[in-house]
Amino acid sequence: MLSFTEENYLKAIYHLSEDGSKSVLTNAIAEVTKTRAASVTDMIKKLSAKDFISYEKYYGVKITKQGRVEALQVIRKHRLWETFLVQKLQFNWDEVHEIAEQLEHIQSSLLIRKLDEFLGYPSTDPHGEPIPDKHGKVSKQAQIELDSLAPGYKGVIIAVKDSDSNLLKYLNRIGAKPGKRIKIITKEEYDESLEIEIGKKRMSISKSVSQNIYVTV
Amino acid sequence: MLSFTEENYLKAIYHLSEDGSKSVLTNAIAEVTKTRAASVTDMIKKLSAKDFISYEKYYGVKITKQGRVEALQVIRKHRLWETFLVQKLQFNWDEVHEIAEQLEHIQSSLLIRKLDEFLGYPSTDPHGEPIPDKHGKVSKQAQIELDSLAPGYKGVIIAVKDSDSNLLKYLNRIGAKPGKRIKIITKEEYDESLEIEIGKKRMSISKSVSQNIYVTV
DNA sequence: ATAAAAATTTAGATCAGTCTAAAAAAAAAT
DNA sequence: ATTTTTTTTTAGACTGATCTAAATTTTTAT
Repeated sequence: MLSFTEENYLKAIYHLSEDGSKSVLTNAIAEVTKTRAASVTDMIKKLSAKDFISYEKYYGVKITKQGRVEALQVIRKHRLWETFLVQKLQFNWDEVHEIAEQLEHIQSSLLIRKLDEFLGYPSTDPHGEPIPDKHGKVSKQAQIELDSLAPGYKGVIIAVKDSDSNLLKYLNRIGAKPGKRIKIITKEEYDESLEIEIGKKRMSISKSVSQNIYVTV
Repeated sequence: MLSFTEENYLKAIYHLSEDGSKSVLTNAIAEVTKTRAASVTDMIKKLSAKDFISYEKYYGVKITKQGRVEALQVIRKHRLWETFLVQKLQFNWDEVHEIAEQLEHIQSSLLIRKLDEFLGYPSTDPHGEPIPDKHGKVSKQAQIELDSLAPGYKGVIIAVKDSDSNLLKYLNRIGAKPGKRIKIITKEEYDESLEIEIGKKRMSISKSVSQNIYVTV
């Protein structure tokens, strides 16, 4: 059984590794877990002793198969709870992240099975992110970061990153929700900001925003 | 903001004090929190420094007004979550206690408001216990412990204690649920066990069971 | 009323998770 | 190819929550 804290580190490592493939550096983990590098080193030792990650001193960590399964269970719980909060309790999609960060650590596999059933086995959360199944399988659509597309492209928003509640409030205000059609009009060279169209509205968004929007073309 | 652990101690003290009135001894707290007396003494100092309890060395603690309000918020959350688990997720009433012990510590007053609304503002939990309102007000029916009644009495079960999941499984099996009619046939002198009738079924229950059943007459 | 028993508190240790500061190693720059 | 900078690790300390063992206080029994 992993502790609350171990689960958080493992989840952070999983996300930073881009779904378990790439290896992750100590400082990067420290940044997203809001701790210091020294603390990360300690936790790395613990998680690698338990075989959730493999670790080469000074060269970062890689998540193991076991670690990936464990991380995906936490992510599954997070996304199911977010779905519950939005669909059943009428939360806005930009209000649920912090609460789901707590709920994701509740221990009961029966609870998650029943919650999944209650929600009608959703395949994505309110931000469009896929919900891993109970075995840790993720059915992922090809999702492209908006900032990597050139002017002229049209697509549909399929997901947004849910890490920052302020970003979500902003996306909500400009109408950038999963399912919406989006078109790139122009791209500024010097700061890579985009002029886009969502519905009938024209607007300009910075690169730090467009990086967090995923589309299909 | 209280920690998970502080909330648990405060809840334990509240319950042991029988709704905040009586004063509570160190060993009793140690027993229900499954810790040692020395640990309890430490926590008592912490909680009394924060003014949730008042403390006289060697003579136990009393909960303050502030402490009672805080404890009742945790109890409110516990009972709302139990109601959710049974009514919405189809859990049996004897399976929900441990999960609610975790859920009761989730921090978000908006969540609890919305959960309450979602459940239709229930007044009691699945075990018949009253759910305190957001101000900590408990609307309590006169509830009498079954073991204090004499043979011949008839009544209706209005609640059972939800602390022990094995007890609940047993009560479930013999049909002792809130709402059921119950009659005391005879009482054994030497062990205070009762012969009772629930529905059309006759059975004998020990004092340790009858203490946990509340009825109205 | 005093001795024995029980309960409570204190003292000191441990564990998990965190930190800062110093040391060591790797990467980047000259 | 050195030197400088950056990153990572180690060493040692702190906090919150826990423990055991010893000391203290209260309660109970004789």
